[in-house]
Amino acid sequence: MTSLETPVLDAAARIRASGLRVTESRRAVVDALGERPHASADEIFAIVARSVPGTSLQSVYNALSDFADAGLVRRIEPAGRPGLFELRVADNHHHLVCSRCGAVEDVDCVVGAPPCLTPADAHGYAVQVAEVTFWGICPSCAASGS
Amino acid sequence: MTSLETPVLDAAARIRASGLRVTESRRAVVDALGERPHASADEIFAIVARSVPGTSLQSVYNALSDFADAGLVRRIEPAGRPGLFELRVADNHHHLVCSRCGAVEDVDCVVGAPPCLTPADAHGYAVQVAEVTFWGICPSCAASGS
DNA sequence: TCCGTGTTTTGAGTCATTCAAAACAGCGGT
DNA sequence: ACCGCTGTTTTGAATGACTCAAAACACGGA
Repeated sequence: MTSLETPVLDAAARIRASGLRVTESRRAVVDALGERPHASADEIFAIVARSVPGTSLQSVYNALSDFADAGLVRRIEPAGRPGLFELRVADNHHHLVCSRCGAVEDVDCVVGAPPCLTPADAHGYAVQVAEVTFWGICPSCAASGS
Repeated sequence: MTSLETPVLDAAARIRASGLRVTESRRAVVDALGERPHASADEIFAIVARSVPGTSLQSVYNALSDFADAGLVRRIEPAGRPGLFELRVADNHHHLVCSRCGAVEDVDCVVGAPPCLTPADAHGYAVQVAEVTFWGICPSCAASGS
């Protein structure tokens, strides 16, 4: 598989590798996430609908939930926003969210392996991951509004 | 009303200090949060309804939202769960959530002042806070289910 | 090509939350 | 102590994000 420039094949391969059947809409969902690395189900549906006219929002939800179960996508949920999906699952990275416009950027984890942080007092919990969300104002919001 | 230990007075004072009118239901909301430090609007309503029979869920939402605006309570929203409210607002602390039962514990921030962490690459954002959520299995869930 | 099981479609339902207008009640002033 | 202004609560409806379920459909192994 040397074709680094055919995302369609890549998407199909990834889906199949997860033990899921390859369908037009699933391929389109993966491609949409390639295009928009942090998209909501609605946004993905809007993109998918352009190339797969007969599709439904429900299919997108189905696909995303199957993908998440299979470890093919990761779901994040910044407070007060709909859930967002991303293809970057292999590493333990964090997110930077604009508290004004909701823009999302990836932030590399300096530690790497989860949990990258451990609480001072774990209260007896078996801690698996530390989810870090940085909130701030993005450059374009800083430039426009005060 | 001679008791120095009645949380009711304390609640009233706190509400008034935030520039808000003191009402029976608002006092009851603050008291409920004293009783349950990480409660959803629904849970708070259930507690409040015991002492203030005529109240409504909407009033609880109103009160919580006014309190949050006034900085009297903090709202957190662990992914996949309804919003939770807490009275502990003065310090920058984090949360430990049981991924099985949803139990929440406070975790002291080792740094103190927000943002306690800064991203390696801030992408030009003016970062204000770093929200850290630790996910794990609480002792009682670990004891029961595998 | 055919069949079985996984996937999509369609349509309805749920939960948490918000919006809006009218009735009500703190509390500062008189 | 009362009044009235304005903030608060009530009531009822509406929204957004998401889930559930059953029937139609299609991928891909035989």
